[in-house]
Formats: sequence, C-alpha cells, structure tokens
Amino acid sequence: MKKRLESLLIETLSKLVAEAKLPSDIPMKGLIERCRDPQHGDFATNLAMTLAKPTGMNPKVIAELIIENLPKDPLVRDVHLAGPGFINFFIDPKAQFSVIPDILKAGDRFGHSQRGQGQRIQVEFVSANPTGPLHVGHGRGAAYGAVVANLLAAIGFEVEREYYVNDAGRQMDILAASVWLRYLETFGEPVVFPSNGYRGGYVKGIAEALRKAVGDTLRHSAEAISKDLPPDEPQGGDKELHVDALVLMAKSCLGEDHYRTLFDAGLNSILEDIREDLSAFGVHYDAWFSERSLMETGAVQRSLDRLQAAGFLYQEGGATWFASTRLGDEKDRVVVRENGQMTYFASDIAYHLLKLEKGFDQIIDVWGADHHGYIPRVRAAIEALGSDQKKLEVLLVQFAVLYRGEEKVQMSTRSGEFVTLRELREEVGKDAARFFYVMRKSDQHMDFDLELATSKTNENPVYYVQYAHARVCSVFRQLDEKGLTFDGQQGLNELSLLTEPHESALLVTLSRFQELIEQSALQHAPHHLVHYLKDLASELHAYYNAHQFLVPDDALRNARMTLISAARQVIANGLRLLDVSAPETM
RNA sequence: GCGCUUGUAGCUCAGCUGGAUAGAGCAUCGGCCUUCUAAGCCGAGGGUCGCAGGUUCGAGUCCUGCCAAGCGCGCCA
Repeated sequence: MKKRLESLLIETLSKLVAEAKLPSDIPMKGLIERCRDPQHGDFATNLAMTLAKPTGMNPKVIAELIIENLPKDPLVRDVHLAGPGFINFFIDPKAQFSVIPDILKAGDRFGHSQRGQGQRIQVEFVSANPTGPLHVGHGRGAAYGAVVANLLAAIGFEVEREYYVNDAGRQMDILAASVWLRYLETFGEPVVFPSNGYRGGYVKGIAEALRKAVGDTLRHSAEAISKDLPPDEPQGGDKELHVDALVLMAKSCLGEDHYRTLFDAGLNSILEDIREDLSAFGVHYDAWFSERSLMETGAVQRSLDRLQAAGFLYQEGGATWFASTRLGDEKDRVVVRENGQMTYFASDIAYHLLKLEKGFDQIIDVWGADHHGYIPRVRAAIEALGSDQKKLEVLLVQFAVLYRGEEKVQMSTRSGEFVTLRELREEVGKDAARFFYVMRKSDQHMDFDLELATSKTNENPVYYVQYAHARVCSVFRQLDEKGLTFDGQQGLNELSLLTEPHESALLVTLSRFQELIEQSALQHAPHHLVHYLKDLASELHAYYNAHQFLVPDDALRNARMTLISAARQVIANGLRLLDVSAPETM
C-alpha cells in the first residue's frame, strides 16, 4: 500500500513538473510514512513542506496543488491537507484486510522478499580465538550475527556465514605451552605455571586427553625446561618475556612434528567445543576459514606483494610498514616485524583480499566494539588493494554486562573465572538468551539480567511473545471441546466483520511486517524486529481480553479466527528469524 | 592529550535516519479470573530528551562548544 501511494505521488509530481508548475529537481523517494496517530489517517507525506524552500512557495498551496492533481484510487478513501502542510491519506478498510490472505497464502515465507535481488553477502561473526570456550561476550556477537544473516537472507540476499579461525599466532602458542605444562603435570612433573598462561580447567582436560592419545612421547623434565627461562612476573620478571621463552623452549624440545601434535590437540579440542556450543545456540556456518591456511597458501605474501606493487609498503627500523595514513588511518602499521614474523594485521589484509576475490557484493564483519580502532586500517588495506572499501561494513557489538538481579556478575578472563556461553544457555535457555541478546541496539552497552531471563513471569518479554503464540494455538484446540468448527474460506469472505478498534490495530500492525523486516535487515538492526513482536503480542493479548473468539455466530467466529491465525503466523515467522521457538502450549 | 561511541521517566531501553501532543516494559498506586491459558488485560501518576548555543516552517534526531561515562590509541591478537 505504501508503495502504491508512493507511485501515485510520483505520477502526480511528474505531471506537475511536465506542466512546469513545479521545478524538475525534486526528490522522488522516501515520500510516504505511516502516521503514528490514527486521527491523521493511515499514511502521510511531508512533501509539500520539503518543497516549500526550493520553490519559494507556501507549503499549503503546494499541498493543494498536489491533492488536486492526485489520480483517483479506489483504495484511497480520503486525502486531507493538515497542519503546516501534511497530506494525510485515509485508506479504505478493504485494503487493510488484504494482508490476511497474503499472510495465509505465503505462510512461513510471509515477510520474505526479493529486495536483495540475489546479491551475495558474506557475514563473518564471532571469530573468537580458539584459546578457550566461548564466553557470554561472544554470545551477543553470535546471536546478533546470526539474526542479521537470517534477516538478509529473508529479503533476498544470498548470504554466506563464516567463522574466521585464528589458528595461528602467539596466543595459540601460549595455549599450546599451557597444555604442555598441564600434560607434564599428569606425570607428576614439578611444573611452575606461567602467570600469563591459560589457567582454565579445560586446559587440564585437553592435557589428559593428549596423554591418552600419545602416552609419554611429549614428556620432558620440567626442571630442565624452566631452568633457563627468564623470570616470571611473580619472581620480579616480565611475564610476556617469560611465556614467549617458554613457547620457544617447547618448540625446540619437541621438534616441529611433536609441537604440531601438541598445538593441534589444543586447537582441535577447543574448536570442536566452540562448534558444538554454537550449534546448540542455533548458530550455523557455511564456512570455517583458517588463518593458518593464509600462510600456507601464500596468500599473505601475495597480498603484501600487491601492496608493494601499489607502492604502499616501505622499510623502517628493520620492519615492513603499510602506509595506511595515506588512506585515512591515524598511523602507519607494521605488517612484517623486525624478526621477520608477519603481524596479525598482515593476515587480516590477506583474509580481506580473499573475501574480495570471492566476488561478494558486500562483506560484513561483526566485531567486538573494543576493536573499533581497527576499522580504518582495514579499510585502508582494501582501498590499497584496489577495491572499493564501501563493500566492507563493520558492525560493532558491545559487550553485555551480566547481572543477577541487582548484583553485577564479576568476570575475569585471566583467572579463567568467566561465565561461558554454555553456562548462560544452561541457566536461562537458548530462547531467552537469543531474545535478550538482540533485544537492544547492538552497538549499545546492555545489561543482561539473568534473573529476568529465567523468570517465568510477566516481566519476561520472551515469554510474553511466546505466550501470545501459544494462546492462539490454544484457541484452535478449544474448538472441538466447544463443538465448534473453523471454516477458513468463510473467514476470508467475512473479514469485513472485523470492525473493532482492536481488530483494526492488529491489521495495521500485520501489514507493517514486510517493511519492518526489510528495515531491520538493511539497517542490520534486529532489535526493531524484537520490538515489533512485543507490539504485536501486546495487541493480540489486548484483543484476546476484549473479545471472545469462539462465538456461536459462524461468520464472526471464522473471521476472527482467520485474523488470529494470521497473527500467529507472523509471530512464528518473526521468532524463527530470531531462532527463538514458537511453542504451541506453555 | 587525540579518536570513536553513548547520555531520553526512579530502573532497563525504543524513538521508523528532520515531522504533528516524546513512547514501551519494570517499579509505584488502583481495578479485572463461575466465560477461549491471569506467563494475560484495563486505568493513574511519573520528562528542562546531559548543558549552552546554532541551522529551519519544524530538532530527542543535523552542526559547534562544554560536562559526564565507556572503548581505542603496540613490531599483541
């Protein structure tokens, strides 16, 4: 309907321009908006006011000119000039009913569209280092990324979901060293654990599994290992130097093959855990991309060659630098260190080069908000590689702060005392976790109240929406008991009986769903969908309390049940996009 | 110090990218279950949209300056 009005307006404007009653350079999009207040009709345009300035005409005069020239449309009941120059449209009620057969016909696919026209988008999200289990901070990125991907797919984009596995680099080496020490402990070796190592209990589990798999082939004397290491922080040394030396010691003691065995034991175990965890959280990927493969296939070297050829690399202080300041970054960045090692950023340049080469129309990276300073250098890299940096969209997700009622839940990664995503899921359930994570604007700090998420009371928005769905299902189950029947065809024929304000409100809300999905998807803003579902549920609950559905009058009963059946479908569709269940009973 | 983000009801947050009288939930107070699930509904109170300017027919929304909070500013990842 919105589009229909828009085309009416465009037709009118074109005519007026052709007749030289209006200048030709006037905007022709985003003309129509929904009215908040029903007194103002169903739709409105502020066109006359926006034209007042460029034309130098009185907005009311322009509005009248437009109204006079507006073509007749059987679905437009009335057009008013109001306020300082708004043009209000009153839609024929018949037009509002048409959404019901649309919903029932499209079923699970209602709300989907072809807006994306099959354009390819890659959404990369979570991508947490496989050095430990996912924690609640990752959970928000997981829920957000998954829903954004669902939304984009629903409006006709071809979406690929990818996890970037940081299976190379210093942190992974530290994990390997940590596993090694725990492994040695199982033989009773007197190990002194580094203060910068991974202390989580899961490391011991990996070590025990490793011992079962390889026996004592990786065993060395703990005393011999620690003998020549620089002192750790508690001993007045530098914890970074200490742990780096430990990693080197592990590599030299074990040799390349054995070190790889150790390294992969940690990597594979944790990655497997992450996969399972995400899967249980309803998050599924099309691809798991290995950072290590970037080195092995020479992609990193190739991307550096590209930058070199484009004249963006230079040597200084023994390191190789990328001149990102020339493309808007704050300072130039090292890509190859003095010791010859590639930086993480070098891998990331290669990673983005490959993304671009895969031909995506758009690349979306979902990052923790603490990485925002990283955006300019990645954009600079894309630009330097000769691509359009507008193809990259970085979506930032703020961490959630956990509360248990009034009390903040303390978290510390170092000591391993963080709340894992798995624990959260076990405590509040997948549905509540998913719903709560995307309820707030993603780049906004949020408080996640565990007590609220678990409470089975009216305070809990998840249950509120699910309950609306279950209620409709329950009404349908009541038919038999009451000796009544439901005739869907008659319902569709008798929709004009739905004249109560509660019914009109529901119809308007249902007709908004399609554009709401588009808006949520294009703005990468799932919270709009959550708020919509709360609104829809609220209207359904209010309707339920105000009117009886299972009335003796066949025509009215069938019409009302057709309406609530459509509402149920829309709630179910919305919840499925969030990957929250739509229970039939509660 | 510089950069990014945020500041809306007692609390948690929306506010459809500049529109008409700023909304919701919770909390507080008052009502509704012999009738389709009370995990629900109806009503009341509650606001200098951080502060001060500016842009225009119109600003919570845009621009500037302050104030406050968070994050970032490695040859870490």
